[in-house]
Amino acid sequence: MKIGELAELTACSVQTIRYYEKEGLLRSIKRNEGNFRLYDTRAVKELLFIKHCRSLDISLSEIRQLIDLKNSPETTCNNVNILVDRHNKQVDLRIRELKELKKQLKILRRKCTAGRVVKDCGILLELSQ
Amino acid sequence: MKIGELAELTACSVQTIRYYEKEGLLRSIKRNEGNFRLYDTRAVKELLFIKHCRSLDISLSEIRQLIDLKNSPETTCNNVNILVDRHNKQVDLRIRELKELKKQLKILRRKCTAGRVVKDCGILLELSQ
DNA sequence: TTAAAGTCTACAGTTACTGTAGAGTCAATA
DNA sequence: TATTGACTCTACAGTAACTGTAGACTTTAA
Repeated sequence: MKIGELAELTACSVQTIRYYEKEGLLRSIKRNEGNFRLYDTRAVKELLFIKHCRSLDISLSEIRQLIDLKNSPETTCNNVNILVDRHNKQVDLRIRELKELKKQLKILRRKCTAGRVVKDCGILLELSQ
Repeated sequence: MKIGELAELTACSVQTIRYYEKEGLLRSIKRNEGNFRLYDTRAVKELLFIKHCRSLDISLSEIRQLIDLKNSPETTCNNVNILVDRHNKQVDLRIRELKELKKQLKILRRKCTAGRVVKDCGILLELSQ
């Protein structure tokens, strides 16, 4: 199949597929005489793997590591666990940061009410300190 | 004062100060004969305002809007409130997204235990579906 | 006078794409 | 068979908010 069909099958844009290939996440596959990329079902699986990882916010660099691991089926998978654990911690941290941020924004928001004028705006006064 | 002193006073890197100027958040100020930037206390306040906004994750473009508003002291400050409200909603949304993500990662993590081998790794199997 | 520290501009790199330009290819229709 | 529209190709610029680097110039202190 050509790239457009792969894109439709995986709900991934054509540009993104080419980008993943350029970044070494998808193998460069064979081309037809007109230089069009030709994919098989294995490529569909590989791309879906990438998409699945991306939906979990795993970075391209980490996905590359996972793909490398997949290609060594007999090695230990400890590194997979480590990667997921680390990722989990990052998400936790970010949630904590955002919660703190939300608290600050709430405090800020209470500083001003509708119908005021910029020079009396509690928010701007607060931000200026 | 020169840029280095401003940087120290505000805990903002020299590059970042120059970047903010380039982006129109800080006015281009006067220079000495050797073309070095010379700042006054007003610049300190302006930079601290920017830093305060950034600590609340307000984008540079939004900060530009706030600065414009500050420069029209007699206009209504409704737009400030709107901006903060919108920002608040974005933070809320992001927190919800990350919580969902965390749930997925937790499920994923349980698929594998230590001491396995890549080809039996529950995480990789799950990601390959 | 000299050397170190500070500053200048301009540009590249970061992440994960998205958008565009301009050229070439393919498939279906007239 | 010619054409036309859809598809694909490569290469490059743009996004956000910086950070890092190179190479030249200025200031300051010894």
